[in-house]
Amino acid sequence: MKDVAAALNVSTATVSRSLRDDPAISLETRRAVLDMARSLQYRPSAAARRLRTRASSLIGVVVQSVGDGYVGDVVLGIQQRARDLGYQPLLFAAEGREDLEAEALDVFLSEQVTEFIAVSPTGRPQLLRRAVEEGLHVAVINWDIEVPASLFDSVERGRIGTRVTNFGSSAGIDVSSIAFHDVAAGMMATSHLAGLGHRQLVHVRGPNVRSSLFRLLGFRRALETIGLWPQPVLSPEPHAQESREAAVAAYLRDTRPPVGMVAYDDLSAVAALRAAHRMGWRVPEDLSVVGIDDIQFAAYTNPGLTTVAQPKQELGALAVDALLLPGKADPGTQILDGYLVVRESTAPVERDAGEHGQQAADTSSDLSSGSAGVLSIRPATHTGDAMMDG
Amino acid sequence: MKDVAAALNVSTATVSRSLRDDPAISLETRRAVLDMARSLQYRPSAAARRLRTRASSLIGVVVQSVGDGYVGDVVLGIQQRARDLGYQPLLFAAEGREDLEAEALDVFLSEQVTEFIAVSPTGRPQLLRRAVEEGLHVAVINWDIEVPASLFDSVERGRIGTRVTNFGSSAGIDVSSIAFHDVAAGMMATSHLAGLGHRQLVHVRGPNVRSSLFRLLGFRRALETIGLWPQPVLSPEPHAQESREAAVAAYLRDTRPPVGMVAYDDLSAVAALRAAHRMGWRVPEDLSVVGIDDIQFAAYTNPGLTTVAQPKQELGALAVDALLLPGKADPGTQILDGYLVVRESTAPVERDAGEHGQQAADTSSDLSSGSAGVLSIRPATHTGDAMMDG
DNA sequence: TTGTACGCGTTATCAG
DNA sequence: CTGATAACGCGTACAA
Repeated sequence: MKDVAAALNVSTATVSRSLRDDPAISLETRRAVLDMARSLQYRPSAAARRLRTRASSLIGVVVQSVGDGYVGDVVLGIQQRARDLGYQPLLFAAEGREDLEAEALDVFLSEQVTEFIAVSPTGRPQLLRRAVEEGLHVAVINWDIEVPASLFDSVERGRIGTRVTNFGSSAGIDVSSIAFHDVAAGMMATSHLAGLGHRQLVHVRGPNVRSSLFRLLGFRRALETIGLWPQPVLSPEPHAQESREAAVAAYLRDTRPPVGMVAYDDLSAVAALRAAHRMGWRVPEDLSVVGIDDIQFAAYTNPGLTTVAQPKQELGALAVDALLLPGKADPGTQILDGYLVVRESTAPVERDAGEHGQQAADTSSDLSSGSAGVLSIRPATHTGDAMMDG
Repeated sequence: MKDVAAALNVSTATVSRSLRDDPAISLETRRAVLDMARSLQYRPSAAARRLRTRASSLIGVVVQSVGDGYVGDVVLGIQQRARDLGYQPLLFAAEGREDLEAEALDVFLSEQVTEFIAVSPTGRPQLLRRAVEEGLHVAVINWDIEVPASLFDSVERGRIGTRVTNFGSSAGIDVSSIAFHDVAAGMMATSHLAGLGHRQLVHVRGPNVRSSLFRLLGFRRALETIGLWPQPVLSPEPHAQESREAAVAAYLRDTRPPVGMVAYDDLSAVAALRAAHRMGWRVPEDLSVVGIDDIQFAAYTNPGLTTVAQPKQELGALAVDALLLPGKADPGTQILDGYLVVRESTAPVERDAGEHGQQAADTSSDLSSGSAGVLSIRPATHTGDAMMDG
């Protein structure tokens, strides 16, 4: 800056003002300064600016893990929006450990971070509480607060009280909360299946957290609307992929097609896909599966997964807006709707599907071992061409 | 710092020295300072320190995208190692755009970043060249330099010259290069298949970049060793998942089982899985598929994908070491071996598999449409129990 | 072993 | 509209 000033015979103050678009500066000097700065390869020192202004144009972002395919898109949305507003995200992966969350906060404070976004933080409110105490502006995306198991029971079996539907949001702390509309997502998934003609539906439950509760609630709501409630709800171990697969397999063993399944999330849906294959159920002919989230891999499963997508980038962008553009109607908590992405794991139920399906359900135990079933698992030669017509 | 000094009746210089473990300080004063600092909630100002020392304890990290499941693990490795050494990664997702890569560099420079890691950057060397010109220490992880298509031809059809095997590394720029051993990975995948009894092998090629070339080379090398070269190589459109699926489907249509397939990467392998299913080939009975990379989703495919894993976290950690611990034998470029992860997509070839397989190959066109093939795609009732014995 | 004093590059205040 | 100057919090050369 000194060099620029010297080269133009002005003071560094003038340079500083020009660079920052101070209104009290003549157009010509500003232009001259800007040109000179460029030609001198001037690069502002973030450190000096920060020291002086006590603010850093850095947005601290805590995530559980980078690159689980969901977080990635949210972070991308954050980065893009932040970039537009002259900010830069400072990312910290806390791996779900509270000690690392605390450390992240320390780092941010040392870096003079003033804006703070937590993406799907751990259930307890300590992190966010401390953050606001330290004077940060904070926004939470999809805060998956832990929820007592009893609430699941009331949603599943009892009547639905308002205390259930109001649960969650910002828990009394002064933070902006941006969340996916889990209830609506559950309803969309369910309605899609119902619209396809499914009358026998099942839900695969997730862990004891808010999003899981709400998705189950959506499942129930949609079914009540069309008079199909109650329907079975599977409750595998939380976060255990094998348990999910086993739960679905066990259910299919005692059931006749066609079935429409709403999975807690895409990962659960993937487990269901595997279970179906193992049990000899065809997807989507015997079993239609809908996931929720639209993780990147949902397009690559076999068959491609129909799912209710989260507007992941938008969630990130809105969190940035909530922090940096407080004028922009900041209602404390914003709920974003998802949208259905139809791929190949759902299809209309066929009239006669029940017959064929029953065979499958009766006979299937484990197709992947042994060779006795080898021949019949594929079409016989003479049916090969005919299939194209069907 | 002033507060701490005042509370102890010492100078700020003493405090500063104590905090930074300056040897010229008495043990008791240091301890007193440390205690007081803690009880006063002292937090160092990164900005001031940075301004003074002109270095930032920040590691600039450019990636193509956060959260594609591969990058995530690498970044995790970087963060963990960096944390041990008192550094903090500053992540920038460049989306493969060179303008954003340039911007990332500007941000880093403004932030007084001195250490720079590029994870799978775009092919051209401009970014890295500029970075070293600006005086940064730079390390590259898996630099996928673009490679002329002609080299692929020589590997595939001609003799292998040394110019092929030496290609790549740091391209004359003064950077530390950390890379996955793609040749060895290709060989491991191929040998695994050969060891399972496969004699009919095929490779699905990747885009025109170093890693792709090397994996193909590994495929050839392994086969030459056991006298099975040449074998077919499929060349779908780069980065086009549908094209990969189509290429594999077309190949399977004209081929008889059993086939052992080495895919360029896990995503290609997933495409192969879908193609196989569409064509009525069973995996792994008719078709064994090996991927490379071990992306997070490889464990969830149906069937689970056998693959050669990259030591992703280690790649990240080593890049940090190369930058921060120059004493630690920095040989310019380090090559890390992968390891085979056997899941369900590969199996020993069965003696009689050829017979059955032929049926499949002849008749399969599209099992997912029509209902004529419905019955036969699953085992008939009477074989259901027997299967468990096989 | 400790204290004094300066400067890192900016921005904000005050004066002109 | 512009200039002079102080201060942000820290590290370090120099002095004690």
